[in-house]
Amino acid sequence: MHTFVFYDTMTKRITIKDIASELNVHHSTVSRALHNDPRVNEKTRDIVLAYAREHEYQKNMNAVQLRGTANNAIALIVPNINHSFFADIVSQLTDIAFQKGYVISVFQSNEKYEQEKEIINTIIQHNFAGAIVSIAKDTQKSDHFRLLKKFGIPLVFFDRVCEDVMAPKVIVNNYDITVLATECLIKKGYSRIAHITGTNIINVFRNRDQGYQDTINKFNIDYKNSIEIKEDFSIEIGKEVFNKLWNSTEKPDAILSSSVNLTLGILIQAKLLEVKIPEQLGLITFGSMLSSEIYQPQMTTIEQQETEIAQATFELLEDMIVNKNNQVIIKEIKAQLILRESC
Amino acid sequence: MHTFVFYDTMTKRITIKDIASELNVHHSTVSRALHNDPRVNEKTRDIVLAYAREHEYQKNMNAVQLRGTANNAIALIVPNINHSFFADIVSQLTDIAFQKGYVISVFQSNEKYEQEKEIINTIIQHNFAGAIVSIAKDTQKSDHFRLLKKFGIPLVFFDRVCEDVMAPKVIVNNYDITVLATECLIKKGYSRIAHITGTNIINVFRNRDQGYQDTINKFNIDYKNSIEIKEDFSIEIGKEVFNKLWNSTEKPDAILSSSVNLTLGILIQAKLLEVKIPEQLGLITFGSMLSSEIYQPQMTTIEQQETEIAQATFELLEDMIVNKNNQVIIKEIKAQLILRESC
DNA sequence: CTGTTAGCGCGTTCAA
DNA sequence: TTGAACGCGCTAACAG
Repeated sequence: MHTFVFYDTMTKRITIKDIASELNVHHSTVSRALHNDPRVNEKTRDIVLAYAREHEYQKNMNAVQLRGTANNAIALIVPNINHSFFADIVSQLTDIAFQKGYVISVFQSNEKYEQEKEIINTIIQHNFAGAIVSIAKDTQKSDHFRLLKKFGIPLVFFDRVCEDVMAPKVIVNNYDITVLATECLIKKGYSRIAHITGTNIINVFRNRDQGYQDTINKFNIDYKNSIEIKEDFSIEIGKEVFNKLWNSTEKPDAILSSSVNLTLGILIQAKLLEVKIPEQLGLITFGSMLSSEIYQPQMTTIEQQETEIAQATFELLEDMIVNKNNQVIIKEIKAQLILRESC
Repeated sequence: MHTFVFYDTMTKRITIKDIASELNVHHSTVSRALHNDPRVNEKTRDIVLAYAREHEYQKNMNAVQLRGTANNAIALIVPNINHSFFADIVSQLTDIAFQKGYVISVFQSNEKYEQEKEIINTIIQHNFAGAIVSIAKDTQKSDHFRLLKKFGIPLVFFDRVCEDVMAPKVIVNNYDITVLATECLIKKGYSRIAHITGTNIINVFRNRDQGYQDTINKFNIDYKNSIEIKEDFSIEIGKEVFNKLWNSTEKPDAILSSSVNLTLGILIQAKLLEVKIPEQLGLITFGSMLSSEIYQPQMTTIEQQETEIAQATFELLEDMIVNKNNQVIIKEIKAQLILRESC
């Protein structure tokens, strides 16, 4: 660990008034010049701009926003930044927003309602121009989202939505795609299909489970086994669940998994116990396995269209911010079942 | 796509003045009451607090910040949010900061200097309390970071640092760990070791390559092959590089890879061409393979300590913000070589 | 074309 | 214990 002395070169922040008094004009003239207002003399404008550039003037957005003129900051709340699905969305949204002149602040609820609520307060206090939210597993109340609306802050949900809040939503066709995946397993001859998924509180997991249950019923299959994971989806939990399933008298012959992490845990244990995939166990997982090609066998996956989700979400929010559009539009993005070798 | 009409319940934002006039006190009394200032009558304070709570008063941080009183927003710039190393850091920093009452805005430079520069301007304009940066591959100039200092905004670098800027830095012992990894390969009998890494502009990759080169020289080995990837590290590029290497007359018998993505590409091609690992090809990669246990064989990895990096980085920044500490402290976090089966 | 004035919401001075 | 007044930096309305 090295230590130097740090020479702080900071000088007082330069304002339009400083520029004005230096150039013997009024600060409103400076403001106009900086905005390329046509009503200002070309010469003075050039002088102002030159001076501003030379002294590295930067406008104070706090003042601008206080006046209520403009605000280009958007808040984004996700349960976890480092889960691949959300990491992708965050990355893409950040890019889209930046291109259009917005700045995105990312918040992480850690799947906790309390934290989500605190974040919403922060968003209100900082006067964000809008909020994009995918809710925590924990979240059953919606009072905090109503607060957001009360303060006139546009809100769009994506993926995990709060259904009793009237706000635009971008969702995935979880029911349909799970029906498709379950049917796919059945048609391949599997008859003891287990479904490992998340809490029924969240629309995403509820819809998936409904799709699974309905399909099992439709085909008059005896074995029906929904396993609801309350903890964070992790490789460890995936291992545990697999062990429990495999040691039970009611062994499944196929698993439909809601999370890449869980699937990885399953794969590890299956390999350890020399369970053959897809012969002894069929497997389909939600989420793209970064390197499906490497796994033996290659995984059949249900891929969510992150790019489309991010795009649609941003468009809805921007429409609300710019055009004050208050329609509650619900867009459905279609996930895709990519058949590979694991079933 | 469904559409509803949206009933906007927004009301005018309530301010301390509103509360004041409603309760027939002065707004400065309200301000004091909300801050639990002991100089305000207990009764009036309770009335004010009750009213504020009931009407869901939220303070306007723009006004607070404009006055220069406080600011709890920290900016974080990373090249890519969705690369696992950075996703982890972002996630952890966000948590640490939130716990301590700060809010983190995440920005993505997309490895572009120009974008990084624009982001810095945004940070200055929004008066962030501090900035945490890992620089873009592109970044060779440091004028924008000097600007940050000029405006008195505390700055801490982590991992990829700008070496000619006097600011605290948290770095990884890239040189030492690469020496160790290269020696490890040599001692296992590999004699034609290729090094696939990033641009020499960045300290991280320069130090790694120096460690590699020095070790090869030290052991008087003929074969020396540093491959500098200019593009984004992707699976595709990994495949290409492997193919080029394997088709050359000067085939390597081991590869040291700077990125998980590149390594995945290598693994895919190696499997396709039935190249045996570790017999025909030894492999060590930087970064943790989420599921090292699944790959055949399990990968030997160089793991960076994301938790320690995030922790140290935040502490340095907080020290600057809170204590106005201006020492240039450089902390080194030690990466670890985790031996598995791939070499 | 430019200057004057006012006010966004807040916290802090000074005065009562 | 409370009130009055000021100013943070900026933009917009109005006046000249």
